[in-house]
Amino acid sequence: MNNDRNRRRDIMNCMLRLVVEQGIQNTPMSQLAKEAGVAAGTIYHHFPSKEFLINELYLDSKEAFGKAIMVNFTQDKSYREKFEIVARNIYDFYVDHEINFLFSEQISRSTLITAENRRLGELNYMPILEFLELGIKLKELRSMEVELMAQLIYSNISAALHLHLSDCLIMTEERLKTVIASSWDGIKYKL
Amino acid sequence: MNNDRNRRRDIMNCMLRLVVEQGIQNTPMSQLAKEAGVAAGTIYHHFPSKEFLINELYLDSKEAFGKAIMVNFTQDKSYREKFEIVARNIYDFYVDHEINFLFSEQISRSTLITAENRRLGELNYMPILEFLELGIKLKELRSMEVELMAQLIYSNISAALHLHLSDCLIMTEERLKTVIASSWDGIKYKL
Amino acid sequence: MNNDRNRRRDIMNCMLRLVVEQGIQNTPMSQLAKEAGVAAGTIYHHFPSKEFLINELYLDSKEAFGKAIMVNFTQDKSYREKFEIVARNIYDFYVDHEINFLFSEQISRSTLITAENRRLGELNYMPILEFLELGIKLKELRSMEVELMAQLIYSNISAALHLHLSDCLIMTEERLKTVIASSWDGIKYKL
Amino acid sequence: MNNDRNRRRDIMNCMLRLVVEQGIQNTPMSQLAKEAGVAAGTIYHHFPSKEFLINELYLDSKEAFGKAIMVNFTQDKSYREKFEIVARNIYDFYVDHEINFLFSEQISRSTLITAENRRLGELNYMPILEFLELGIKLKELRSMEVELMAQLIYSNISAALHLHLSDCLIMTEERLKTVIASSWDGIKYKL
DNA sequence: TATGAATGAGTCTTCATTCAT
DNA sequence: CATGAATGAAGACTCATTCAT
Repeated sequence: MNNDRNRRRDIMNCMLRLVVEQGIQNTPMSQLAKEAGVAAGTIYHHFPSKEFLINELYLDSKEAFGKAIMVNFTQDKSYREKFEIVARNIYDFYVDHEINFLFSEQISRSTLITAENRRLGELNYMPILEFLELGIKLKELRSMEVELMAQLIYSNISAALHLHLSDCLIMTEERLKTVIASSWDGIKYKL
Repeated sequence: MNNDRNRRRDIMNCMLRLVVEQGIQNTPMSQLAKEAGVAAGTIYHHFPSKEFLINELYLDSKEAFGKAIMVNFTQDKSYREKFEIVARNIYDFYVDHEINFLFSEQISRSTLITAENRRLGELNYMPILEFLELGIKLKELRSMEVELMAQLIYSNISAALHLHLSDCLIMTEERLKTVIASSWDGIKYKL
Repeated sequence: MNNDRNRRRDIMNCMLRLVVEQGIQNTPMSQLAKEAGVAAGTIYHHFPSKEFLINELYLDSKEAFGKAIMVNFTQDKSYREKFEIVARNIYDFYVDHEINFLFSEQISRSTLITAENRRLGELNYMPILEFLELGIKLKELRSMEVELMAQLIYSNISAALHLHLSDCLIMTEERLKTVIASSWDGIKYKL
Repeated sequence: MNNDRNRRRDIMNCMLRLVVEQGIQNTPMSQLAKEAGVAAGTIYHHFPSKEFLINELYLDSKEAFGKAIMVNFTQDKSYREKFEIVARNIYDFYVDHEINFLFSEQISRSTLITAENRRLGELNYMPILEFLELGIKLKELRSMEVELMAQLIYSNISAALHLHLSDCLIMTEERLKTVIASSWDGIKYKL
């Protein structure tokens, strides 16, 4: 039923918001029920447990990330330009979906996500890893484990995002350019 | 009483370990009492609440970090060399104090730490910020907000630390050098 | 509708099995619905409540017992022989309908069965009670309240059945003969 | 602390009564707390779970049974007389401790009791089993598995107890004598 | 009649904190 | 100061039953 999927989505969206605002442990299912406008039991009609619900949120978030990451990716660009596109995709996606970013940060080292789901979620990173491998092969990037390299890139963008979200500093186009350039300089091939 | 301070320290050390092993929410005060070998009430003689205890742990951890960061820092080195020393200090401190690293990661975005304590904790970063400001002034580093730059550096080292702690990849001296070099290349002054 | 009675029977049979396997309290109506292949609401078209359904099962089980008890009962036998036939009928019925036996044991002291239904169910014991009364009158059996005597006989057969169902002891023909003989010796008329 | 054991006992006694009156599943821990005059958490200070509490009740009940069973057992009696003493001990114990009897009946086939505890509980039957083995060896009792024989004896006494507890029939001394005689006749050695 | 999503009171259990000793 | 039994509010989850479709 169409209504069914909507109800499920409503619950997920509401939980996502609450988890980001309050943390998983500070979000009781009773509150979720109230704010989603359903009975407590209804949640359990759609998700067998709180843990399962969080896992669904995780998979959802990774999938959305994966879809957003490689857009605007055309071959008629230099590797450096493509790198910038990917980096901006990541940044833009999370700026547009702050809630996903904050959720990801919170869930990233959580033991609540099952090993299997974590594996599934990380499949969405594949296109990036392949792009980096290609870069190394083309001698555009320095030789390094692509997982480590991906971490370095992500952590730089993440740092920018945190500053964007905090009120300390406005992330102007210029600053973003600096961060991306800094990231590129950190991994590019040196003669 | 000397015994008194020891008791306090024992409780803190035990809590630090438990929090890292299990998470804050999965560490009941009753377990802390048992593993620290004291009665539940005793903990409350030393700390008015669980939250306060966590805040003490936070301040402690930041202070230790601050103390470790600028050791081996002699003036008879180039700026680049000093940068490497600082980066290695951070890395080494957390390798030697994994528990502090994991605690920091867990607590970093937690709402349990009061705004005031967070401010106090971050004072320990001052020497680094000043070192970076100097670098910009000396045209060793590119012009950038030092808070952002510090984030970039820390996030790179953190990425290395996570790989070190995970079993995926062994953090050889070479890989660490690569990370530090990558970090330096990302922020150094370009003509 | 014929289909209707079948549906009702399917639900009852399924519930009987589940109750014996898991206990009444551990058998949710939702599980019954799933395993019987009907919707939850459908069950409530046939039975106003779980309690009512259990009561129907009880009456059913007692009726089946009553029908089985006096088969093969021909007058051209001695009283002792007829006693053995009845005892074997009880034993055989429950060996063939283990599920009924286990259900009876579980339900026997339950407060779920209404007083009225319990009375109705026990009407099925009448033929046995009459047979025992006849035995006393004929000086084949010692003088005793027939309800007490029926309990003694049943409890002996029940003991045999439990041993048969457990894996401790195989109920050979010989052991069964011993139990029936023991039961008879316990109630037969003494000079 | 003395108070401690009392509190524990109070909770156990209260639970025993409630379980017998209402059944295990119909006795919520919240009701136990209220009727025992303690907070819900207090119960869990003494027993890790409802299941554990029930297991304790079981062990307690079996132990009390075991202690009561062989009293007044002097060697200057015939085997038949000793048999009567044991049978009366069982009957008297349960008449004096109706609550234990009803609890035993309810718990006897329950899956809540752990295998280990069931084994421990049944150790209390040992003196009876040994007494029966002796009887067989002395050719006082017919040859039969002692476990089966014990079941037969117990089930007869149990039948008497149920009639005693029900309002159908008053268990006079004469009727009890009949039951015991009936039981004896059922197992005694036949030439 | 059949369906099955929705309900919400009720269940067991946890745990930060208190306080009499 | 130390103890640890006691508290009770709050949490995750269950399930008999209803009712709109």
